[in-house]
Amino acid sequence: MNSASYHHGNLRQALLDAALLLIRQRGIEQLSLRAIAREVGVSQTAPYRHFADKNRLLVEIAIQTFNELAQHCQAALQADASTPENIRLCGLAYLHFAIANPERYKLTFGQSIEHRQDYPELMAAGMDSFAVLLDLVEQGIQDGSLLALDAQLMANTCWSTIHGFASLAIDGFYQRQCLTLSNDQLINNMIDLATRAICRQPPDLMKNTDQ
Amino acid sequence: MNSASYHHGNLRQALLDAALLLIRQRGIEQLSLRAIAREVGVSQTAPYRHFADKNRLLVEIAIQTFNELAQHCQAALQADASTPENIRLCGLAYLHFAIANPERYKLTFGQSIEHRQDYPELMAAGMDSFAVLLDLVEQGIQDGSLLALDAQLMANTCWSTIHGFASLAIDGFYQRQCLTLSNDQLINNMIDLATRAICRQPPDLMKNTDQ
DNA sequence: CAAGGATGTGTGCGCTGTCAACTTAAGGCC
DNA sequence: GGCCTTAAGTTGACAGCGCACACATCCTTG
Repeated sequence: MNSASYHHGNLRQALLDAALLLIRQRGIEQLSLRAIAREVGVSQTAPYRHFADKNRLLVEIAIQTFNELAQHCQAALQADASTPENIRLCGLAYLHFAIANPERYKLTFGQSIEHRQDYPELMAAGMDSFAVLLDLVEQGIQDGSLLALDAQLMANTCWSTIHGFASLAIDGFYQRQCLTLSNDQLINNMIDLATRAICRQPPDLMKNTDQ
Repeated sequence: MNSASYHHGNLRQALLDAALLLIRQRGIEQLSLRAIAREVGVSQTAPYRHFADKNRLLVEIAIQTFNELAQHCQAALQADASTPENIRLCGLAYLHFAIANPERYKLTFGQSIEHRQDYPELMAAGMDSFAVLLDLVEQGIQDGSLLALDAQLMANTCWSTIHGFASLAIDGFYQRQCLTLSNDQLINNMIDLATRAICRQPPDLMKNTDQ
């Protein structure tokens, strides 16, 4: 492979990598297709050989992010832990990932991607990562640790809480506090509350729960 | 006032109104300052007499939206209802507003506004609308209907759940279902679960809660 | 070794946010 | 009433953007 070849060799992945780099550096809002091409060192229209349009490139990154997120959450589970405890671990891992990769998280869940419904692979990747939580909830229903309600309902509630917190934190609604994971205590407490919503026998929370 | 006057008279508000109209019609992503000016019938730079830049105009809309949202939630409360019931009503009103005004909600909470931390009035408006919920939670702690935990923690948890659900629903993660309020039942159940997280004596949920 | 598809380039269009310089209208002061 | 400051709106321009089109170059396969 001659280094200054006309053909790049692996432009598709190089573009994705460059996009991730620029997103991390300057945020999604500032991301332009031309800047990505510039970063890689190709002409501004070269990306169109590999992605139908800018949106399609973002979709690709979102899919990868969904997969990584699911993997990250799955890896946090422990075989010998109770189901509620595993739900807690899953939520914690989710928040860690979101806060460690705020720009990617915003890209994946935010408005940067247009007409996300039109991309079945993207929706499927989202469902797949949601399935990690859904499986846990179904397991909890069966082993009796969770309420005997609709699994989708309970999983969605948990997901909403975690996603809502991640979004609010990332978008700066909690200013400085919470965004650093040094403040793990608050995140832990919130996740405890979230799981309390669906547990059959809610755990004692802190000292004064009195129930 | 001659009708075809050089000076508009109330251009500032006219621009805000036009912006809301265009947002409702074509979404935030498509909103351009020039289109707003075109809609009002002034030159493309006229808005700069009233707003420092596009971002500042969006901030203004977000502030108004925060205020309306808070007002909407406040109006849903009932003097003779229990605190948990009022929290439920508040969350319900919040979701109604969000789903009825998806584009404005996205604008207010999403990434369209850059550097929101740099606008103290915006942050204050956000805090003010959050205060509606926070007050309820503090009241619930005092009257003993809620857990004796940190009020900020519990209010944040509730807010995260509701905001998370609104975001996911608006961004299409639940596809058709849920987005129509004809499906009130699901929203109601979710809010019940969310309040269960912080209630001292969680209410019976549906038939099979068995506790 | 020729052909042809895949991959990358160059140029250009219409759109955007924003700026500087200009024009117009309105209101206060003598 | 005439003048002058100032707020409000206009004109024209610039750089950057996504994208479409025609063209150049290379690799592969027969």
